[in-house]
Amino acid sequence: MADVAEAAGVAVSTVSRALRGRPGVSSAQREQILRVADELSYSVSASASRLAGGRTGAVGVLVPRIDGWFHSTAVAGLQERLHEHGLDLVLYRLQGREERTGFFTRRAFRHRVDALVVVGTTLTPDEEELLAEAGLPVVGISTRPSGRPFADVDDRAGAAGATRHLTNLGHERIAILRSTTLLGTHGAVSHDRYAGFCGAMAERGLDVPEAYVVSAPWGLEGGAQAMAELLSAATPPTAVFAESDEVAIGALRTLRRSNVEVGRTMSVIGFDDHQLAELLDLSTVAQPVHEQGRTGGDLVVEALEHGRVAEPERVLPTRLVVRGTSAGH
Amino acid sequence: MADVAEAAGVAVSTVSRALRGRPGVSSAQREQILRVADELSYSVSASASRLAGGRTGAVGVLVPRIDGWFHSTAVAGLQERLHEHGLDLVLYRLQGREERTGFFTRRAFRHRVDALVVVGTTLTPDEEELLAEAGLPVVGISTRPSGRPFADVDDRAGAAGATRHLTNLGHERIAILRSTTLLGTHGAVSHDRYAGFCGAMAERGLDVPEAYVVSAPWGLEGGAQAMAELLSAATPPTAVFAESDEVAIGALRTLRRSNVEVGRTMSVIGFDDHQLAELLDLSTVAQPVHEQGRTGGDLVVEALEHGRVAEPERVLPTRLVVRGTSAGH
DNA sequence: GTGAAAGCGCTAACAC
DNA sequence: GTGTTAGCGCTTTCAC
Repeated sequence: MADVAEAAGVAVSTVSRALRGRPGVSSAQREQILRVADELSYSVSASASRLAGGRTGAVGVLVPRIDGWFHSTAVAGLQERLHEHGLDLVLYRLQGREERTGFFTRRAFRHRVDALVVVGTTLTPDEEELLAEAGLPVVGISTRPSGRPFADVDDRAGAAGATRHLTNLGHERIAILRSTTLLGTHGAVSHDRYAGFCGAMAERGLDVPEAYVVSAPWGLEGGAQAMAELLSAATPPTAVFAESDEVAIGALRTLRRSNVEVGRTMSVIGFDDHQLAELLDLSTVAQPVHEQGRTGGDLVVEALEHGRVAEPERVLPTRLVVRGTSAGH
Repeated sequence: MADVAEAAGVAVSTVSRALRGRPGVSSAQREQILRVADELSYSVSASASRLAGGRTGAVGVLVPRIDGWFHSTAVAGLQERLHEHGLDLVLYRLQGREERTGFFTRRAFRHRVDALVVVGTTLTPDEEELLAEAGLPVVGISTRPSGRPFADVDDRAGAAGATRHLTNLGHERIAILRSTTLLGTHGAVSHDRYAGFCGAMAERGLDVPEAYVVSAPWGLEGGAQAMAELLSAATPPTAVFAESDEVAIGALRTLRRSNVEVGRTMSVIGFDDHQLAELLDLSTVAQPVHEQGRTGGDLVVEALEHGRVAEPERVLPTRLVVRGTSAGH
């Protein structure tokens, strides 16, 4: 910065003001300084800036995992927006109980990022409190940290829509495949989708016997296994709502191997509109993942620039996508 | 740090030494200091540390995209190792020509990370030179920056293996589906796999007519389209080697829709062992993606800790996975 | 509108 | 083995 100041014939403080867009610099100076800085391909040191009370220009992203369709797509959308605003993205993975507590108690992120974005995992009250102490803006993507801005979909409504689609087709014996997280519990998303399912069933006065609610670890294998369990029931269902497409795809595999005709003997609907859903002709509830990421980016940028967010609760629409795996009964 | 020093009754320099594991502190002191720091849940300011000539404790990761199976899986493996060594991961996306040049000329990463990892994209000589000027350690994952350590597979050998598998099954008319990147060119991986294919064909004295070499944009759609082109050839091939599984899966879709019996009329083999390959019973060449990420992490850690890497060229093995889509002719 | 100067929290000499 | 101290490159009062 000293170099730029010298080249522009001004003091470093003026350069700092110009580069940060602060008032107190004549527009002629400002323009010239920006030009010089560009010629010297100069960029401020994030460390020094942060140390002196400024910004790091980076946002921390908390994900339970980065491989996997949902999280990587959301992060891609987020990254897009952050990049547009010159913000770097620091990736923090929160996997397993210890990694999480370590992260929140150590709070090493305080000195590294200006804000945090939580993607697709529910924070415990303890975790939320520790974050609050750090005093950073926090934004949720596909999760709703209490009192914080978020970008999400209405899982409950989406699940209800999927269920109504099945009941409208004449199905009455409908099962639900629920998923557990790495910690062996049901996440908030699982609860919401389950609630939506139950609500829509109740609307029609349809019963949900215990045997029709199957939980298995999230993923293809879990879905395959859960479906096998359903097929061995005394009276198998005629339709299945899977909490997510990956689970639904696992279920489809079991059905195919069992020679059950999908779309005739058994209807299946998922949730997400995973890239594969189209390929496998799977009916599903589409949610805009990339856009949730982008919207989350908007929220952070707004929080960082204005200190507050005008419209902090962004609920994006889901969309029923009817394909070949769901049909009349 | 001053707080810790006071609480431990020592000078800040001693605390600094203890925390960074440097010599010059009695082990009793060191232990006590670490305990105190832990009690105060203290963590060093990365910014201040960096500014004073230390490390940022972060590694920059350059990916052309983060959604998509390969890159997110490799990043997950890398992240795992970095985390084990207390290193943060800063994600830089390099998409499109301008974004790339901007990144390399601006060099904002200099003040933010201690090293860079390039994942799955080939650097131009210009880019490599700009990186060299920055003076940071650079490591490649699934790419081989000149003169830098890397973790990769032998694409050529893998492709040759896949091709030999087909020729061993009796196929003689074998086509290859090549992919272009977002920039419309063939990447290094594409060239290597093509070379491996040609080599294996030449070994058997088999001809590769021009019509049997089809290029299309990378991805499912590209594969579908390329396969359609092949099917409309005067004499269609009896087997196809697709440069990647995603392309192969696109090809499978076209074959299914055209009622071509896969594994009988037409054999297909891919490359990668994508999660879906198993589901779709696709023969392929498996490459250890997660492990390439982890190995890349090892390389960075070694470069950062010892200044140099003992064994800088890590070529991990590929493995032929024969499934239902490839069969005798 | 602009410049000078005091730190921000650390590391790395350098003394002891 | 330990303490003292001079910066690292910025931002931000505070004078002018």
